[in-house]
Amino acid sequence: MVQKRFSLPKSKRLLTAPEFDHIFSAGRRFENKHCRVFVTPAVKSEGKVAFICSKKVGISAKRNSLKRRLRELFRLNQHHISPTIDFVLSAKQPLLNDPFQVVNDHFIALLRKNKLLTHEVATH
RNA sequence: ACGGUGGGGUAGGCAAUCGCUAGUCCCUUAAAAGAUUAGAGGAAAGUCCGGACACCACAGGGCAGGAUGCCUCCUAACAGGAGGGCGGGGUAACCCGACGGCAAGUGCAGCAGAGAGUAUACCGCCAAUCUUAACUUGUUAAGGUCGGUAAGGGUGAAAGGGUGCGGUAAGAGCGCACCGGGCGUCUGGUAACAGAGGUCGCAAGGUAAACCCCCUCCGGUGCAAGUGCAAAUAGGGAAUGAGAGACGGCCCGUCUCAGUGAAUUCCGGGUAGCAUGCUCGAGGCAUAUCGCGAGGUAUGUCCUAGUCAAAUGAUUGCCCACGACAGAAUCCGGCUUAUCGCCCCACCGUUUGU
RNA sequence: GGCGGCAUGGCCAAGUGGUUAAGGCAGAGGUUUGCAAAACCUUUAUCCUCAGUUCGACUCUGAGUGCCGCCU
Repeated sequence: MVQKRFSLPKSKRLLTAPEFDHIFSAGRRFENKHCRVFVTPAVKSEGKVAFICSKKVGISAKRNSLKRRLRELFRLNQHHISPTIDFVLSAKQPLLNDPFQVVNDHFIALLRKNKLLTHEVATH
């Protein structure tokens, strides 16, 4: 088995305001209990990703924690996802306390439904 | 042993895998990759005070506005801290206190109550006097008039010192003793203040977290401050001084703009963005020394986060006390608020034993 | 991150420390009417929370909670 890398450095992150404006206005949108996803075909060859959180969820420490969990979720699944798509993942309240395995299964199911997986992944 | 008081410390640990940010090394044109080191708190929080720092304003002084408020000291400074005084609470260890002035002036006090501020006479008590009645024939009782009174009752949150004795028609600091209070003197203390003896019959009560007065202090804005580089777009200035653009494969040609300045170059300002400010500091630790203490001084030693759609995480296993409040954003000194627990030291009370 | 403001019935709100906290809209009940509308009457308050000052606090002071705005 080939050892895959799970690195997610800042160069793969979506950071500037115009990119956010583009994906919010032109992108497709779907959601589940844990997060809301915006997608659009990548402007450049390589896809980028961003993690955001509404102020309604809570104070800054709570929001940062949610974004960390989202990033971990994306990082561990990044090889199953189409590489030429820009993502914005918006975190929701239940993500904070649910076990990681459950969140992961929900996320995979959501991607499968929207045909964003490169190949089939087994879920629990 | 149980209950309590004060102070200090700690804030799950270990291992594995996959990651994130920064520094250094290696390699390289440069990156990437690799190696290695470091990586949230006691409150990082609230932004309640005080500073540093930066920019703006500013001769000096005053007014206005704001803040502090027993005294002395510590400190860069403070509304913080230390020690002391006074008052209050607790059996005690100990804890709490916005604790200057109402005798500078102005204001406020609903309802109740006679009276709420140069105090007051409703009930009551008492003298004088008038009328009536009784008989004990100069006293008693009832009522009226005009005075005295602040003892008693009643109102209120609050009624112009308290207790006792004398005194009086009844009373009253009216007089006296003790307590409390004012004033000045002496003694102790740096001072707040305490003590002693003297003197004044007591002097317009409460409220300043009412306006205000007094004492001391304060210029404003906050790192999103400020500084540098700088795409784009619109407009400005300077120099040169006649062409520029569209149609078209090209020339001619036609149209549009142009000496009321085209076009080019430069300058200045400057948005997005980038960099800087940015972490070595009133710094930590150890020892010595001065001080009751907060702290000061000297010597040695250490370098310990620096992000910006915002780094410290995720998963798994084992152990136990079963993990609370909570996440740096310019930096320090405090205060306040939140917090599952655990450990250490000193002291107090009760009970029992020696 | 920094700076500033607000909180009074279901809604909009007034309120000098002092009687039972004004007023409007809405709701409920009643009067009136042949039935309605309009009108009139009645009804509804932990003054965001906890302390303190005061005889007495919506009001003054401190601490906390929630909401809103500005600086980019």
